[in-house]
Amino acid sequence: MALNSRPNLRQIATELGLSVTTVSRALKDGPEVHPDTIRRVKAAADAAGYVPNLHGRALRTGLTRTLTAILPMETRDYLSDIAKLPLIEGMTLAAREGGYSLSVYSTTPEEDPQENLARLIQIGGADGIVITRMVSDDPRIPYLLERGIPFIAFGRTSTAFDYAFVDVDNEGIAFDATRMLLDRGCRRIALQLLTREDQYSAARLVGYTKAMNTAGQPIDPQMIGHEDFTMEASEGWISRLLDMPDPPTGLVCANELGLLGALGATRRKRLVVGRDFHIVVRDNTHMCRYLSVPLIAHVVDMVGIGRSLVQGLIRQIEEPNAPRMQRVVEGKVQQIAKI
Amino acid sequence: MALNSRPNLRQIATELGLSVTTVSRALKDGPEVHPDTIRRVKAAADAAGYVPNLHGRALRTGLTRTLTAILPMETRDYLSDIAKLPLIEGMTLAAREGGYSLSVYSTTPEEDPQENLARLIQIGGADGIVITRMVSDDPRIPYLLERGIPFIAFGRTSTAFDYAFVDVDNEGIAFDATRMLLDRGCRRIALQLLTREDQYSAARLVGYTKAMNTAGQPIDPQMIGHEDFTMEASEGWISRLLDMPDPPTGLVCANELGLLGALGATRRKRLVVGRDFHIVVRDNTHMCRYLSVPLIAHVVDMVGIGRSLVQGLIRQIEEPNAPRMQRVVEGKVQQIAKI
DNA sequence: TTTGAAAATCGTAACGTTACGATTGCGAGA
DNA sequence: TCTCGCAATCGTAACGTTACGATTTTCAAA
Repeated sequence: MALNSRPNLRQIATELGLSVTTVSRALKDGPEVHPDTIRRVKAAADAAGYVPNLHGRALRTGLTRTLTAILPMETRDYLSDIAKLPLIEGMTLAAREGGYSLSVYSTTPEEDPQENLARLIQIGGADGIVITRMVSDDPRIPYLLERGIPFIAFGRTSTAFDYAFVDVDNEGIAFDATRMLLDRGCRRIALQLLTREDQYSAARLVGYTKAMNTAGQPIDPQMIGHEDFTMEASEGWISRLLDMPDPPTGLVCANELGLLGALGATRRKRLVVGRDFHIVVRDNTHMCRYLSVPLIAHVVDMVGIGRSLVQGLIRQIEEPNAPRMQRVVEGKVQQIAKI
Repeated sequence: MALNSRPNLRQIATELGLSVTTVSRALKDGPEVHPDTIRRVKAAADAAGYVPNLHGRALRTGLTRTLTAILPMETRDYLSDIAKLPLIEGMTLAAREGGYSLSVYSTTPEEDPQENLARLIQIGGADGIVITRMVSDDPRIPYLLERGIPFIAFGRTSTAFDYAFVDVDNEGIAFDATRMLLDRGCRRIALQLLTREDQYSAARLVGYTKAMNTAGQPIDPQMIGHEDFTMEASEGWISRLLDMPDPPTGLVCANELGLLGALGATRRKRLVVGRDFHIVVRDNTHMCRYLSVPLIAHVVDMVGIGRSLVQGLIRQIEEPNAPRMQRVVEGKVQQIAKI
């Protein structure tokens, strides 16, 4: 119905007695078109409700003005994914500002990321791609570079390739977090790392180590947990640490499961969080505040990161020779007031 | 590079000494093509890594095999959005199963939903649309119906239009929730409703009223809060209720902010949740379990709803004359064990 | 008035696909 | 041998856009 009667360039052209070419050029302010003509064309296009057909344009130019963000969903625990929502928001905003539309392609962690990528590109669905959840020595980077496909990564990898990325300053955050605990008088500090996030873990370990060194505190490997913690595993791990003869009095969590494990373990030991035991947790935008314990949180501006990612990607698409965005975003570590 | 040398139908056709037409038909198992030819063509296409070009096809057929879900993001409180993640997961899975790809279009609540819709469709970006966060008498429904655009809604509205939807049985859930509280001995039960979710609120109020009636309990309008609660507002509201001469001993929350407000208010009153005061909360998949209070939660299978939405939409696209999906999904109300 | 160059506009082809009608090849029946 | 019918394949056009070269118009200078 109304769908079929969608105006195209030819209709506007015949209506105005112009050629399709001129109309096309007028609509993008082509310098070869007379200013008056441009005005006439634009008025007619507006009146007719003309919107350029994505597929006609894409077929001709090879460009779709669409970006795709590939977001693996953490199906076993959606709460871990909550940081993706502000990320999506930031990406959407920046895409719209740049005249692109953003499509979110959610995958399960089990799928082969390589294969998804290949399909996505071949099908001609996007001008550029945002990839996330980088692993060290990520195979997607050489894959995309080889093919000359514009992309930007959320997270660095240990490879030497020159590619665009935005990353969180995990080392700095871990340093600040550890320092904060040291300043509160903690000497023995536990550090929770996830094997599934090895490249982040490495950075965090560096920050932690530096902070401990500046305070002259030795690093005890027993204080460093490095596995894919469930909540139960976190609780077990911290309980064991608290049973040691010289237990920790502070913890730097990797995620909210670590926090909840710590809350369980300290409750059983009748330790008061904020007095006997201090916890630094990743900010989950809201959840931390819901718990009635004083916590220290590190906050990262995820909306800003989303924006940066898309801005960097658009720049790379539109100016392929410009230097690639390589941005490290700092976080803030701060006390959260209890409710 | 490799992007440009992407194989197309013509390349495969010349390679095999066939016409483009025959290759095209062979690839979709056209009955007019000789079985041997089909085999040959498919082998060659596989070998060449052929993937049909989305835009060429879309331009010719008007179909993109892409679905778009429009998800307003709750920028002031991402935690409210967490239910969207399993929804996205379910939609993605069902889309992939049906041979479609799903694009998530996130909007801010302030934007004009109508305008977004129009652009989205005109641009030719999708074969069908999932709309969410319905308001009563939602203008998008006649808009889409008029234009013959396939869509499905997450949520019913009060209109008499015949359109596809999947909805949660809010009335049933509210009934079960209220009954559960009555069974625990609550007589005065507070009900939290959100003005921003009027169409859900109405259903909940009906369920609540029915349950109270079956127990012979009068409905006290003072027990029904109806505004867009922040956490602070929730806490204030419940505190005031608890200050009344005949305070409530149970609460049916609209969202987790209500829960947190109730936790704050009861703590100040030194009431023990689970003994002096009972709370029914929407399941947030994980968060409820993190709180060390016994709660009652109603759970809804969001992944399943996502699947249903997309399945219903695909059916409508592919069989326009089939009856439209109109599905009401029941929830379960259950006690959550404390950690 | 003529000329030349610049300004404005036009026509055609192509992107990759599919729909549709035309064409070829082949075997069976007359 | 001829013809009919069917199976298999082909050629052309079209979807809406843009790039590119060709063409027309305009206007100032000679």
